[in-house]
Amino acid sequence: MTPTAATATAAGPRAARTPAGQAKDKILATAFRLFYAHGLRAAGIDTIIAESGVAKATFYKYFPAKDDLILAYLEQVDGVWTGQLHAAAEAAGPDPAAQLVGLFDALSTACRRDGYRGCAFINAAAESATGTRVHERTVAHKQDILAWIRDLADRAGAPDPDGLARSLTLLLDGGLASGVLDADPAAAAAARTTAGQLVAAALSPSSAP
Amino acid sequence: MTPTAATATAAGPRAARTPAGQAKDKILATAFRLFYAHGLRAAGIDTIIAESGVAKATFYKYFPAKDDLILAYLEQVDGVWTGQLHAAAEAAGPDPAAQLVGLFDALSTACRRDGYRGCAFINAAAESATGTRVHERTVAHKQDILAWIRDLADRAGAPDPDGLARSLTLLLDGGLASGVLDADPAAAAAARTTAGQLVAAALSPSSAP
DNA sequence: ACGTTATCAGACAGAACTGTCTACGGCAAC
DNA sequence: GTTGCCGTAGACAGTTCTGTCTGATAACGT
Repeated sequence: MTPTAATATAAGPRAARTPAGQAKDKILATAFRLFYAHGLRAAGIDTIIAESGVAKATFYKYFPAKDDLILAYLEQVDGVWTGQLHAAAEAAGPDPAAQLVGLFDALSTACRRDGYRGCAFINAAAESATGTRVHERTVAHKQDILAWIRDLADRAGAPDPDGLARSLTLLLDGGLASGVLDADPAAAAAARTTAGQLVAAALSPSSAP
Repeated sequence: MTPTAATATAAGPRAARTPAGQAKDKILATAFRLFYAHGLRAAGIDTIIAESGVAKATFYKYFPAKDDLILAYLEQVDGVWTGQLHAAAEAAGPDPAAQLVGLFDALSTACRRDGYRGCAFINAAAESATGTRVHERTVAHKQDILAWIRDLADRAGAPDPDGLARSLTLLLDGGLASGVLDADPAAAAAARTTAGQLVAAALSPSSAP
């Protein structure tokens, strides 16, 4: 019954203990990095746990299954990316028409970042079957973005806000999707330019006969 | 040493034997279906072998590693999809400008197909690390498409064929990428309409000051 | 008829992955 | 000080995955 029990395998008690409550954050940060860099399936639980520096039991306390971690990851991505889009739009000034074009700056910025690998949601959807929670979360994200852009188009006075929003999201998704192939800033720039054309054409008087 | 050795486990000889030389085709057909439907990692070798109805040894004779099968799959996808794009373009008549718009009919047709799950190449790239053979093959495919569209734009007399081709491929990739989320024919139709706008704008006299 | 070639059947190895469980140590509130 | 709570360490089980190997069997060319 002595502390130095016989069966104990060395029992090294030193471990940079994670402060209470921070374990979850560390796990999420690591998951964000590994899921995005390698994909949902390629990033194994064991690796995430090891690189997080937390114990396995701690991990499973917060995320009972890998799917729960993936969902939390997508939630985080949604917050970050939506924030970047809104910020880019607002940086273009108060005019909704200008914001419709300005939001494409978020794409340029993103594809210049190191380790850029396209849209986390599209990548996630490519790895998840239709109908799963992961897939549904991705669809919901894209619908949110579409609704937001549609609202901007509406406030910009576009005669067909749905159509304009659809065109712009296609362009945005195209830019994001091609990001998984090569992070070409020229593609992002082209997307912005094209968006400018489309917005101008949609708002020009001649488009309303 | 007798033929009816003791250790032999029953040795059931009946099996719908695949005619010589057709095993490879059967494997490829099954791989096409499973890789596209479930993703590269989710589709396991064992499942592909079982559904192909071939023996494991036969499989590994033709495809020494899973990567080889994936590459063959991508090769096949490239042939099919490129063929559909060309066919759709040619169906629009001999005018290159019309072909630039008409090729988007391939997108509409594709997303109406049962089990449509977006672009096999984008999905594959989402699951493969940068620099791998699979990833490189995807990049090459997209470059081929871009070059073909650029050529059409050139022959259509666009003042900036590179820019127009870039815009159109963004649109096409956007339509394909959103296909992994939901196979919405409206998105494909919008892509075609938008392409029409862009082509018209690029070729109108006013665009050349 | 005979030999070569292609295929089938499935056991097996070795690794990786997800998830469970036990045992123990520090920290803070009471 | 004692009592919980939160954390660490890591063994373990059960599955799945890729890839290898053996041996038997059908088809085909000569």
